[in-house]
Amino acid sequence: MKKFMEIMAEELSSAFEKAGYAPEYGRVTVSNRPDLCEFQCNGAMAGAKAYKKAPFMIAEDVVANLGGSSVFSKVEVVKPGFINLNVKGEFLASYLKEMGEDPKFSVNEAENPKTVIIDYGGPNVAKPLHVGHLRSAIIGESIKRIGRYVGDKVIGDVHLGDWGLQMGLIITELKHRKPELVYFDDSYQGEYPSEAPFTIGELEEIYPCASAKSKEDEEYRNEALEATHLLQQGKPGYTALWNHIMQVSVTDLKRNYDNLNVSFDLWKKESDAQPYIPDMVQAMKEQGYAYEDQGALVVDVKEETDTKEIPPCMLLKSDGASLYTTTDLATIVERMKLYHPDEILYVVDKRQELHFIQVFRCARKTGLVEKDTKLSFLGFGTMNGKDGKPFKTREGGVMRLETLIADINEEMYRKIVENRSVRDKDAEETAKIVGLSAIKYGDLSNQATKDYVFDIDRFTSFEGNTGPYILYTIVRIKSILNRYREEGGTMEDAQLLAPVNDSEKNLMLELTKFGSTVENAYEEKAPHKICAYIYEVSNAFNSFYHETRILGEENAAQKKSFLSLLELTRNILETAIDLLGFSAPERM
RNA sequence: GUGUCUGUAGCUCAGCUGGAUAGAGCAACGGCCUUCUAAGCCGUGGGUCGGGGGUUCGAAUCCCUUCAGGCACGCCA
Repeated sequence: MKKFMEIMAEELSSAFEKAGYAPEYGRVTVSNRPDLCEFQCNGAMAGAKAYKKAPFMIAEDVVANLGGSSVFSKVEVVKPGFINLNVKGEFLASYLKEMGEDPKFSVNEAENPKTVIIDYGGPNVAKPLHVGHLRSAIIGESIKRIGRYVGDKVIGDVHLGDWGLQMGLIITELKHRKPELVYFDDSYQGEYPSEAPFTIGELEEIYPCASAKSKEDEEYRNEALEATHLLQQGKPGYTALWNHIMQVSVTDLKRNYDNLNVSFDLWKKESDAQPYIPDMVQAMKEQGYAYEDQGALVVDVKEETDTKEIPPCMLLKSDGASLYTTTDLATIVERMKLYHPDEILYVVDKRQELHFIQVFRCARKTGLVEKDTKLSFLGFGTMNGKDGKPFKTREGGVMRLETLIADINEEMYRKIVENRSVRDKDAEETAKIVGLSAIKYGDLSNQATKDYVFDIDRFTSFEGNTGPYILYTIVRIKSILNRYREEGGTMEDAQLLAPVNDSEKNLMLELTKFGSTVENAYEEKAPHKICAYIYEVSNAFNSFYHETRILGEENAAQKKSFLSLLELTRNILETAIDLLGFSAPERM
């Protein structure tokens, strides 16, 4: 269905045309002076130069051709050449009625759905998730949901890091600690045990220990590098260990992502790209793209227009082992083969931008992707603490994601029982739901590409522009609707009527913007626009709520009209927060 | 050093495909609960949009320059 703003623009465009001007000038925008009007058209000023005519006169010509509109209740030409517009309440109500019946609330599904792979999450196995993984998961999940809502075929891939040096480090440390394990016996021929020789807890302790050692002890580091390479070549004992590591940590990762309400369609990993590496490297050599430089195999990715030197893309290290770049390229090969995506979107820390520039250029240059395959990079900023520096624990260490979530939930629980006499077991469940909204909204309401300050106190607050405030608003609406039903009310013959006061009209006007907001948020990969939108809808609702007695309304038709507006508001808000990746409780 | 991003109210952030008086929230102050959740609503104060040039009828928004900060810059991921 058409967007509300499009309908208005059509009215204006045809008036421009009738008056002898180009219809493109008929663009309508939300008024930036709500005290003067609801919408405005600045086309007369834009066209003044082209027609060498005073904007005011153009505007008057246009308005003269706008007569008898069923859309506008007020059309006014002001000062230099603004066309100020107000819409008719009846028209607004009928639009919203149609919108409420549209399963997508006026979002138009893509005519030619694209297949988009979103690469997000990106945790390394054997390392616990920490706050650094939060943004990728939250932002990626939201964009995935928005993409699906507008009709694209979106595939989320967690893309585990399981093929790099960290694996060699773990194997090496295990070898030092438990040299007697059969995995290290090169003459061993039998089956390897099915039980892992470590728990997730041990695994999490082993990595940082090994990582620290490798920084001090060169011999140890070389051992780890060697182990990495042997693993990549498929040494049986190491492969068996790798399997254990994978099993133990993937179980743990899934549990953690579940808690975040984040899910992946694919649990692919770097190692899945391994089978594609030899052929890919071979082809790049044969085609003359790859050459040896300082012992390593590289592909030049410089371009004429570069303002600075872009280092070559490294395919193989001088010891022959593959790296991050190698598996990323081979993963592109794999994805093209298996899914033929129109776009691959990486939701990754923005500090990795240069790496992806290299990978994208190399993939394009060597023909790994087709010409019209989009490779895009959404680099997100750092999550900082209140001090403006990267978020750390009080002790200065890396904060585990589990710890962070537990802290938030605890804080939320405290606030909930403090404020309301909710039964205890409900309160705990509610705290989790509200806590998640606090984290996600806190993150998503900021522009993804910028750094942001993660402030638990602010995010868990029920006041202001926060997740809990949005949920509170939804709960309020639900509460009224529930009460109405408990009192035996039905929505039979309910009809949305023209607004009775300014706050109702304002709410209705806000609701019309849903479709364009969602579509724009997807185009710009900017979930924060949805946050800003639902915040405005919530504000508009709360004002309306205060000014209008809903259940106390005596006129039955009017009461049902209010209630259907509430239903639409609730549906839109709940749809929107679902796109952000969280949900609302029944009460709080 | 080179490149790149950021700089808007005391704090945290919107606005940046140029338009009328730069918006929110928090914090401060003042009102509003015998009525649907006051976790709310209404209001007040608070800004040389880092600085300086330029383009334009019009600039937070575009261009140049300058200052300050973050980040990246070949065998980690």
